[in-house]
Amino acid sequence: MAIVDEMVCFALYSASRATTRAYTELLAPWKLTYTQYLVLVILWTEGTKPVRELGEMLQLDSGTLSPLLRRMEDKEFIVRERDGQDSRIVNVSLTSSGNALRQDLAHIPAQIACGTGLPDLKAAQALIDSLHRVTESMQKISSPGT
Amino acid sequence: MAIVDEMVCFALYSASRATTRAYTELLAPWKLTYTQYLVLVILWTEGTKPVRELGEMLQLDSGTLSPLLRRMEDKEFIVRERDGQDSRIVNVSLTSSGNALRQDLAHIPAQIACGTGLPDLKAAQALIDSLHRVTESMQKISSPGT
DNA sequence: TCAATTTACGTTGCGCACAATCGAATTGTG
DNA sequence: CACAATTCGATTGTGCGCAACGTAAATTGA
Repeated sequence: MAIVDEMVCFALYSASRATTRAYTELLAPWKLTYTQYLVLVILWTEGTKPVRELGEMLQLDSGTLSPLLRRMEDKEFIVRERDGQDSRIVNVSLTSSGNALRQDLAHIPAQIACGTGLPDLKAAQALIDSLHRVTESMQKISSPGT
Repeated sequence: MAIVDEMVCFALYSASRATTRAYTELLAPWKLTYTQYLVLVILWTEGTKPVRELGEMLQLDSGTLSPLLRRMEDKEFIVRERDGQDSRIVNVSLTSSGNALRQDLAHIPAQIACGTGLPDLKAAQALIDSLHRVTESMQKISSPGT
């Protein structure tokens, strides 16, 4: 047992990377990344969204999202259009290919749920709740001014 | 509550990034990154280590470690030396500046422990154990052949 | 002994993640 | 209305994280 294995931060870091790697493999046939998958999940559920709202939900800024969305647009899974009312806003929508992915990728949640090794939904929810508390608490100590 | 907030993977991803951001702020005065800090923790505890062992402990390959260690060497916190017995191996050691950081950064673990918002060591250990199980389980489903 | 394989590390290329900065559009205020 | 402040998104630059590939050294084994 190495010293880093006794640290909460390293446990988080390892688990997060292991999970991302699992998604990366499952998504490889579509050449999608984990973060791109998260964008698809939001758009499947909520429909067209402005970039700003995607950023709020995923806690990502335009420095990450702009090139990521450009790549998704290049693959023709989404389209970006300036808003008619407020042309600062860019609305992101699914194309028909992007919508079709919803069925193609429907097997993934179960694969990941199984991959976590968590015994049941109750255990999964307990972990999620615990992680949400850590996230919230951590966000308070970094840049407390914002 | 957005759809992504119901996913274990996103809870992990968020908590990990929030924690990394907290470290980044604490480490900013020394221009160290979170991953560089992890290398220091290992070297403080275990002394000189070959690159391969650092990689095993942190689950990072040479594609990540080589440039990271080069930057740490540029800042004169570590030195890299080819092994005398087996010249494929590169041994990583702390410089006196690197050793001095141990005292300078001694306040960080308590700051982070506090920042997690976890009530006590027992809760922290329970979370670590839970995350280790997830990591191990996830590693099994990705590249099961290796 | 020496050719084939394995090991250790480095490099390249790509995609985030994030800070900093910019330009354009909108909003708020006098 | 004019103009300052704010909002939104894109761009630039740095540092991981990781796959793929390359090189040199060590080990294996016929």
